Amino acid sequence: MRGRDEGPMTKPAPTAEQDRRRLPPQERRAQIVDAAVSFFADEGLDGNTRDLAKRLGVTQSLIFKYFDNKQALLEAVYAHVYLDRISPDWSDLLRDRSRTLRDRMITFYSEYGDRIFDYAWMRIFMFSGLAGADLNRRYLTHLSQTLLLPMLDEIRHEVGRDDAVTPEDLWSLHGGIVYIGIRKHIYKMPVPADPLPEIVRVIDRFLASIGHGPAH
Amino acid sequence: MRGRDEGPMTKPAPTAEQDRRRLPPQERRAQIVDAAVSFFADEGLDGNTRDLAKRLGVTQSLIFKYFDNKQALLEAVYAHVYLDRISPDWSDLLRDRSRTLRDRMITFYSEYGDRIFDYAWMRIFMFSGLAGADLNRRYLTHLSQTLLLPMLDEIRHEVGRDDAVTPEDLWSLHGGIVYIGIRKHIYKMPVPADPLPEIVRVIDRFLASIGHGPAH
DNA sequence: CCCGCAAGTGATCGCATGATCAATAAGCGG
DNA sequence: CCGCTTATTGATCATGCGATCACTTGCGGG
Repeated sequence: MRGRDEGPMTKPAPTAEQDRRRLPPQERRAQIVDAAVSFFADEGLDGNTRDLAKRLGVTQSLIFKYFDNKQALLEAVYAHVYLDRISPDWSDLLRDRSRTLRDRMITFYSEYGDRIFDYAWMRIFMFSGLAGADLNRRYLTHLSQTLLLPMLDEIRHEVGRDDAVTPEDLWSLHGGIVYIGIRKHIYKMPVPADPLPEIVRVIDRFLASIGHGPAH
Repeated sequence: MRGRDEGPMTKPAPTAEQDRRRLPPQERRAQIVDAAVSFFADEGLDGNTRDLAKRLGVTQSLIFKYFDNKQALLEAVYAHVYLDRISPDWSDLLRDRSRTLRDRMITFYSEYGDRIFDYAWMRIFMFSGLAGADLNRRYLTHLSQTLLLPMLDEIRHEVGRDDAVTPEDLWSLHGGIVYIGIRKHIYKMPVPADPLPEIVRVIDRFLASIGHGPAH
């Protein structure tokens, strides 16, 4: 059994680079991880390796040449998906008092939204959360420590009163924004194509409610 | 193999009703569904029927005497879990202009929270959402039509301006509250034991931001 | 041009899981 | 107390899936 086209005298016809049969290991490995991210995002973490192989156009056994077992593949998927999801700049951005608080929060959540309103990310995060992966708790703890709590400090500093806002308040703000992505990618509900206007509205409502309208 | 206790002359020892071997079909069926709800909430929708049977203390084959196949069992689980999750009273409650808007919203979200901040509900809702079940979209559409849009009307009526608040704004409010349950039951993060105070704060912030403080 | 390394394949193993069915025994009516 | 109905069991089948391995073949270096 060969690829396609049984016509005589037809060369392998390398229409493009992607038809190449043999790839350098590093490249193939990356290709498998990429496909696995998209595949497990669709099918869930117990999607089977035969279907994944089918998507890749290779045999199932090849996957196990690059990963000792499925768990190792999943860990590569996690690493690929969780990597660089939180920018190291955001912590400083949020503390940069040369900019208005509103400006900082909008910039942060705008950039954060760009990174997390992503089909594969949202779904794999949710799948691994449901599976009880510790990764999620570590991610959220890190998010809280490096971003939400600094944001809390800045808000309290701006308002001048510490009792005006609590960590839970910031989780609610955060949830209101993240929920846009959940509705879109988990529940497949219609949401605005561009989430930025709603992000701005949520932040403005939040600031207005603690006495800091857009004017500030 | 018998229950426990190999001592001589010990009767079947019906310590309680629950040790009974044979149950009336209706009762056994309900028992299976109950256990399945809790089981699939823990393990995900592809938890296996042998482990479920183990929890029930019956054989795996018995489950298939009550349900033609696993899919039928899952549908019974959905029906049991989705049933009565939205009270028919809430729609009227939200429109009851003899009460303040704040009071109505707090009452609604307090009662709503009581019903959805539930381990099995949250997880099965999320599992079925990820699996692409249409049930979730129907549930959320229903929620929007019967509760969020009426709430929107009431808010607009109260504020006197229609452009002060959009449907998306209400989804963000909703998300901010629901996210408490997601953090607790999906991500297993620490959250306040009683969510009510935070619910009140979220609603008060929302109302304050559109010029309707707690005083109104 | 062709040799040899290793990327890729195909067949297969063992186990888990959904589903089936004949055999068993619990418990009720008489 | 007996016998019948049927709830429940235990054994078994078929299939799907992770994993392994001997082999084949693409392809770069000499």
